[in-house]
Amino acid sequence: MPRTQVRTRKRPVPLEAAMEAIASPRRRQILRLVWGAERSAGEIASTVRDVSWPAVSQNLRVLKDSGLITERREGTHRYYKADRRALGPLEVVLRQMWTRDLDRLRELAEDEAHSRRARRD
Amino acid sequence: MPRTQVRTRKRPVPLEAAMEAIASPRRRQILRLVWGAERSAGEIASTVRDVSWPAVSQNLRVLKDSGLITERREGTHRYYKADRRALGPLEVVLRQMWTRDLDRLRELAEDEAHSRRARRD
DNA sequence: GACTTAATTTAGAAGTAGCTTAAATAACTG
DNA sequence: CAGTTATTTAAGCTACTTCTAAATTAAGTC
Repeated sequence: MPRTQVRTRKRPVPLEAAMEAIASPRRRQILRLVWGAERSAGEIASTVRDVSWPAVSQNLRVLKDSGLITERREGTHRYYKADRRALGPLEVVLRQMWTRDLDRLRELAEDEAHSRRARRD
Repeated sequence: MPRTQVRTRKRPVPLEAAMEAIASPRRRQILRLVWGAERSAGEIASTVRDVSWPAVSQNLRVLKDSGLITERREGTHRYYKADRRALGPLEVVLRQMWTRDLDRLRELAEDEAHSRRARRD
């Protein structure tokens, strides 16, 4: 009995595919939504809002194919959540991007406060 | 004297731009070439070989714009080299991709050896 | 089965990335 | 300056990505 697939030792998600998947801002946005908790396709789509449902669905598929999220079906719903293990060293990258976003927001808020105070003085 | 640019504290290269830059296999290939040592555009282009010089030049520009490589001009030559600091957490990702490539090559070589031996037996 | 809700798939439009060839720039050399 | 070498810019092509609207599937409800 010929082994067609030698050495099928559950390789980690190809980093390549993962990179391509999260190179898209939209997919990063979606990934963030399913980062902490499982969410249904509908929840995700209505959260994103500046894009149609099918667009979200398509992006979910790319994420799923790249192994970055998992899908669980329950009745007519499908629930997605991030599979952090699959991200490998990319998890750090994402985290850094996101906390950096937060920093920028906080900065903006501070600047706002400053200039408001300045105007008042 | 109005400070137009508040808070210009030499921010690290936007991770976003870096991500996009290295999402391209061709650019990863080029980046690898200028990883350890500075190389001229010509050296790089003639190493890559399955693509035209202008194509290489264009990719070098993207890498440069994203801050991942630096350019040094000397006479009619331009020398490029990777700026590893700029990669931030993406350095780990690249290293992992590359060592994984090597692993795959080694595996192939081993398999070759095995089947060669098998045929002989 | 007919209807509703949840989500996906399909088909097609618009924009973009990466390439090629040809032309242009830039620095040197006689 | 005319000529050579190193490299980039410009123009145009093709293929891919991402989106939308419409059609489809799938599961549950009356």
